[in-house]
Amino acid sequence: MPTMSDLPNSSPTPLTIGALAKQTGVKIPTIRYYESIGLLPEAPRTGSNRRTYDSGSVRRLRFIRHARELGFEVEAIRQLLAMADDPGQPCREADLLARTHLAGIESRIARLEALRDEVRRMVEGCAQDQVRSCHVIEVLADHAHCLHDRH
Amino acid sequence: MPTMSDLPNSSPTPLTIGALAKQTGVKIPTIRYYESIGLLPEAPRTGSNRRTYDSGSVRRLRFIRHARELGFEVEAIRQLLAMADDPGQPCREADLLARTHLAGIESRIARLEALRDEVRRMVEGCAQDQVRSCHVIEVLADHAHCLHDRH
DNA sequence: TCTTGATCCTCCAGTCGCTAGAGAATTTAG
DNA sequence: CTAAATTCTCTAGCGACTGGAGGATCAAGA
Repeated sequence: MPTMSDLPNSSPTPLTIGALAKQTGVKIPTIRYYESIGLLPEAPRTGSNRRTYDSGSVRRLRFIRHARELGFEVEAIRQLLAMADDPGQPCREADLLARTHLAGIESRIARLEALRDEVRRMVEGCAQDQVRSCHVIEVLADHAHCLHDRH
Repeated sequence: MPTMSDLPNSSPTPLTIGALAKQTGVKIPTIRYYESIGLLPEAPRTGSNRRTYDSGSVRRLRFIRHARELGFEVEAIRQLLAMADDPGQPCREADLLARTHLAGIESRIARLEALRDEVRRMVEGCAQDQVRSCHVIEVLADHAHCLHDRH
């Protein structure tokens, strides 16, 4: 089974923050921000005080980015990272975290769908005439026009 | 056709900010915030400097609240309010605003659904064993596990 | 070698839409 | 009359970044 150390560049040049940003799609100030809140460890510095990274940084930052894209909050990611760093532990916590998150996503979808129906109704009812007879304004002005009242 | 002035209390007591908050479901600091950013006009004050409101304020604030609940940004609401205040104008702008908003909602739903599928896959694949074999961590660590790559 | 432009550093302020607290004044209920 | 509730202003904080100022350093071409 091949590992990193089998590959040609077994001691690769450390990455600059800009290179890391390019490889992960995370902006430079955001990387520094993640370090400042402790999501990323403090990067080792060069003689001239520049941050250096390696392929481990790329993996960790991709993990963070992916989790953020999936809608996880930073606090949740902090917990997930701690679990990922400790692979011998039972994963019930990670599972629970993800399940809780899933429930949140589902309720967001439901609310957005109710919202979409309402805005759609609003738009389709518009007579394109005058504001006086415009459903958009009317619906916004009076909640009684709505199909749902739980938004 | 009955109007306001036909009703018994034709000169109703002005509302306090607390009463307005209760009638609209908008919190007091939020009402003051809306005034500070110009969504609500500056409320007339009593001799002791307290804000006073009337039924028009209730309508306007409900309009704002409803639009916020529908996901409109404050800037959009500002435009919608300006249009609602000018009912003789053609409503193409309001319509366009709402249509743009609808498109935004629809794309948010689509992205959330992709996300939901992915988190669901993550959760369902979890062997409840160890982090080492946990799909939750695995999927987060490697985007290649994902069905979609456009989230 | 010099110079130019790209990249990096730190620190601070701003974004959005609120939300909460301090501390003072006033109103209302018992 | 007193005590509790409400209101006022002002300020700061939330989450998750994002951007700019002002300065240091690096890499590449003439």
